[in-house]
Amino acid sequence: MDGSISPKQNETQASKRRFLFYIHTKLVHIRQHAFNFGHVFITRKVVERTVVTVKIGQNGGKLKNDGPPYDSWSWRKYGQKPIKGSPYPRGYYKCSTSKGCSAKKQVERCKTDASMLIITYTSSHNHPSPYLHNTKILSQSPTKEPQSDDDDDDGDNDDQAPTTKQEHLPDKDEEHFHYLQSPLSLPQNQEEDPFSGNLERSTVGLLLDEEPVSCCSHMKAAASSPTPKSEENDFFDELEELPICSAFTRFMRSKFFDEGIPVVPP
DNA sequence: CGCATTTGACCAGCGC
DNA sequence: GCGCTGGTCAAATGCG
Repeated sequence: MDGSISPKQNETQASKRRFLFYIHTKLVHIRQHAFNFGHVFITRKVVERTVVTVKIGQNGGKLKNDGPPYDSWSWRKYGQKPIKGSPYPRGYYKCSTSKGCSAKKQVERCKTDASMLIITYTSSHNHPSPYLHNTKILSQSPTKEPQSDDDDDDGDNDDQAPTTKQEHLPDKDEEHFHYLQSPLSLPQNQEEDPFSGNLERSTVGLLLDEEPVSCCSHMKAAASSPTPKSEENDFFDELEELPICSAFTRFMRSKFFDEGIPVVPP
């Protein structure tokens, strides 16, 4: 039975998928954030929201309950509703990592591409990421975090890396935290370990080419009304013309690439 | 047995 | 004001 996959292989694949998810999410997250900054989006009330599209790979649908891929938070499903115009229901999740946490997320499939998940994060965590917590415990660097990596895309360390904010803040400050639960919170460190192999790189290129945005064309259409339907890529190019550009850039530089996206409480 | 998920009911916001 | 839709609640059910 060649079809049978050993647990190890299975785990590896799961890890790859996870990593794939991370990279993709990260890229898309950036774009979506730009998107959200430039336009006001799909929401009834004025609440802080972060929309993330996630490609769930070939086995799109193997995920339990169509739930979102793994992220560092633990979520508890509290509802599901069919969405008009979409063949797929939307799942509603609350953060169960911390009891009093009001963070929520909505998970639905892209109606035009079932392999894409649209995850909408609302509200914010009032506690640090469990993943970071674990990482902190596990790594426990004597002096300071090996932040040097920060590697990724940004490399904006130059400024006193607010990244460490979470880790340096005393516990009693936790109540002042307003994490915008970005799935990015998980992989910051993880991306170092999982597998820095070639697969991911090629995957990144692949994903970039795939333009997850396409799946969210309806979102684009909803927000940026005058966008016909031709230039999907142009959409994000337009961002450069947005007036929020500088603020957004600063935001990106200072916070966004870090796992926690601080949000000013209303 | 405890916890998470499912699912129908209820409530609130929004458009007509 | 009414109806539609999205979001949340809570009881029932399933699973480990």
